[in-house]
Amino acid sequence: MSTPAETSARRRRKEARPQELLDAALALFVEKGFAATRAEEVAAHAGVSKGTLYLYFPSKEDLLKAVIAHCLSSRIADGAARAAGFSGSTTDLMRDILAQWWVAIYDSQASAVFKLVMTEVRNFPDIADYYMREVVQPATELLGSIVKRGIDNGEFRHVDIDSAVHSLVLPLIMICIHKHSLGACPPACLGGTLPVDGHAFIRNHLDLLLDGLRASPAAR
Amino acid sequence: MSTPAETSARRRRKEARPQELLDAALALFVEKGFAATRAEEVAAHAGVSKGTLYLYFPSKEDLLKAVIAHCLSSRIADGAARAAGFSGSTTDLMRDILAQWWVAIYDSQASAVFKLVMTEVRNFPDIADYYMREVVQPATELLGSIVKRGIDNGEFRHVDIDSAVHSLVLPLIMICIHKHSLGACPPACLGGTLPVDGHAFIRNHLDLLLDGLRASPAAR
Amino acid sequence: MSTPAETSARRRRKEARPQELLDAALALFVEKGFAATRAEEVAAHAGVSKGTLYLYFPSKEDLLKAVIAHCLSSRIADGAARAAGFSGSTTDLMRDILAQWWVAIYDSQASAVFKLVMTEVRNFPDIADYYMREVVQPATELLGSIVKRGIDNGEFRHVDIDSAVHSLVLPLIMICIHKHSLGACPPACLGGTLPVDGHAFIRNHLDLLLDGLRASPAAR
Amino acid sequence: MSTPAETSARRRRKEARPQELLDAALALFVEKGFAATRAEEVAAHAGVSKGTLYLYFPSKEDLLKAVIAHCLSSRIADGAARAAGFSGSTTDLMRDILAQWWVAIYDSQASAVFKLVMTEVRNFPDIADYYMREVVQPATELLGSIVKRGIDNGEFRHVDIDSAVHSLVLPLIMICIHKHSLGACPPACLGGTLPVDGHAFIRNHLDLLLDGLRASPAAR
DNA sequence: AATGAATGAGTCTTCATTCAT
DNA sequence: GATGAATGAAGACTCATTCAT
Repeated sequence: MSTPAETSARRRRKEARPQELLDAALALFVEKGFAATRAEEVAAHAGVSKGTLYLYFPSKEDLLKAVIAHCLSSRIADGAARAAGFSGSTTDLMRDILAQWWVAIYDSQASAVFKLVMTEVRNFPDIADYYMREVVQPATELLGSIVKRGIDNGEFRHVDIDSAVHSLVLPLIMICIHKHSLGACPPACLGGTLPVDGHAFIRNHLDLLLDGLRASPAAR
Repeated sequence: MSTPAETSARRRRKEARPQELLDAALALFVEKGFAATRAEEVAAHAGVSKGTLYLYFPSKEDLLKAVIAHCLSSRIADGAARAAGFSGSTTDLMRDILAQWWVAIYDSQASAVFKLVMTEVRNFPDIADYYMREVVQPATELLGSIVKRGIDNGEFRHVDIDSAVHSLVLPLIMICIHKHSLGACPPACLGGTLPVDGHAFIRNHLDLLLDGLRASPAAR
Repeated sequence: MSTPAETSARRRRKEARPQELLDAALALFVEKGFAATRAEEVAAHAGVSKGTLYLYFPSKEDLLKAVIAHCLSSRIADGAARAAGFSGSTTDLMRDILAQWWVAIYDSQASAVFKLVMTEVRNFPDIADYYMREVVQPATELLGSIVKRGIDNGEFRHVDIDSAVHSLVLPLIMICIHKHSLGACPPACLGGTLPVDGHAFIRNHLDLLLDGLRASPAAR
Repeated sequence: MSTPAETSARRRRKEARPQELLDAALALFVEKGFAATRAEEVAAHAGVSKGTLYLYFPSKEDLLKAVIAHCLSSRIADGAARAAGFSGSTTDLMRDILAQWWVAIYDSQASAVFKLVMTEVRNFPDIADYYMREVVQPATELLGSIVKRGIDNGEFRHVDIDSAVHSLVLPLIMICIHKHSLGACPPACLGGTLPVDGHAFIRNHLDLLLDGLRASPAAR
């Protein structure tokens, strides 16, 4: 009963739509905030009309949740897999995992979700649950286990594991958030200050932190 | 209609109003976001009527700017003064300055402004300018100068100054933001995860970082 | 693309379409009201797609008019014919005509049109014209002429003809309307009240009314 | 804290508003149907702006329910009271009760509710419950008890009580509904037909029906 | 012929802001 | 000064209708 000729451009359009809308929504929600973004703007950004948006997402709020869920389909499992099969020093492992994560995140749209989550969790509590389960917990466990490996095999000092994980990770998250808030303001507003180069920073940051973690004062 | 006796309590009330409104506004803007907060809610939170809010602030947007400006009346000058007269080791100075800053910020409402600024800068660019000038630049300069002092006097390694400052400060800012986003969600949403104790963290964080900065491999 | 064999089933399908759509439309318009019924619902109810509906009816409003026109293709002519050739008592004639009319209407979909007309005339005045011409006038004339015959031949008292017709007919119409409003609500809503049995009622009603009309107090 | 001077015109306005809005809503809902009436029209009809309507009723649906509830604050108790203290013949009692009810209803706005209820019950089932409890049941009981009194004291024949009540009442309800549907169409649409005079009708109707009920074939 | 994706005019509803009291 | 009733612009969402396939 369904025309087989419908296979062409029309269908391809239809299948691409949700993604195009999610992309537009992410960009705008991160730029202006969820409440301050008009549904019609999202639609226009994706090149469709208001009505079409509602063909794919039942409400603006559902669109928000879809945006977040879509971006968070965990990249962390990859890291865990890498870690499991890693045979070098723990310092190298940590550097590898974080650098890897960074290149996957920082330059992509994914860096935006952190701001979005920070901004909107309190209005939409199911986001909190989802984010904790899909991101915070796996990430904390993965990095914590690496720190622990370092301590156990004598590479790292006996530091508090959770604090060390935070010292390692929070600046990276913060830089992602920054990129989409102050960092995205027109330079004119910023009084000609440092644009914060994420790639340069992460190298220095890891050097500093892994040095702080190192156990033996000898080899330097 | 105006009593001459309106001197005491009533006047005190009147003079306290702007502050009460600012407090209410900060709390609500941080909780729900600027766009999602109704002017009437702010008024109700401060115990006055909608109309009264507009007696003190010409518009909701002006209220936002006043909230931010008020919270940012720089505490950083204090730090600079302390630093200028400090005679101990640079490690101690850094620890002193950051710990001091932390106690002034973390437990107070001031911790909320960071989230508010992150969230709203892109909609209100004059906030960016103000924040850069009043907060980012002075803080960066102060901390940068301390790191430089450490490098110059041989206490610290030859690290990149800006990166070191970021590694030191960004986790602290991030924890402030977290406190008002995920950290403020009802525990039920969080799946029983770590509530992040800011005071414990800062100690561990400074230990780790200052250790990473230390120049001589000897004394430990 | 068109098979020569599309003769039988498919064609029958195609020819039945308008009727299926009219049936679906009647049911839904009566249930929810014209304005509150979505064109797509009507189509779905008839087992076709939105677009197909518009192949047969140029607009939702035209569909409404078609529904009403279709249901009103006067059954009253039948009654007039019966009446013309009737040779028994006027009481029996009246009972015959109304009972006949009742069995044709009450259990069929036709009972629904009355509600539909009542509900929508004021929004679509051409319906009024049509309904008056096709239903009200013929029916009034037919029944009025029967009452007159009864009066003229001494069977009935000298009552006001129009009033008598109304006393006879309005309860029947009202019961049809009721069947599609309160009478169609889930029993839970109705607090366990009488479901109003139309067939029992019409018998009692005619007994009562024809008794009231009867002229001679004698024969009972 | 509330200005006592607010007692004047302003307050009187505020207290009258709900009633003005209910009146406007009744008129429009009955004329065009609930779904086809725009909230703004109701407001305009009551001489206020869209926003003001929502100051008094939380939604259009609540407005509908308020309209119906307000019109149905039962006038039937009055009838029951009259009936209780009545000492004349049952025929006179019935005539008295129905005529009384008729003058209270037919010329007033109250006649409109019947159409509104008929039209909207199926979309808003709580209306059904309310209407059955507040109107149908009390009225049926009152009139049923009068018919029973007539049968018991030998004035009326042994008719089916419920059917008799329906024969008596349904034409009256139907005329109310008619008044607000076909009866309200511009005469041009009606092809110059009888405008149905309610007051003339009820007299004839009661004569006819009470005659049909009368027991003794003697006195006439 | 039939479909259903796309459109955008039209509605309900909210909320910043004003102003008479 | 303080209030809160009133406003109306703005935004979420629906649905009749069109048209490419």
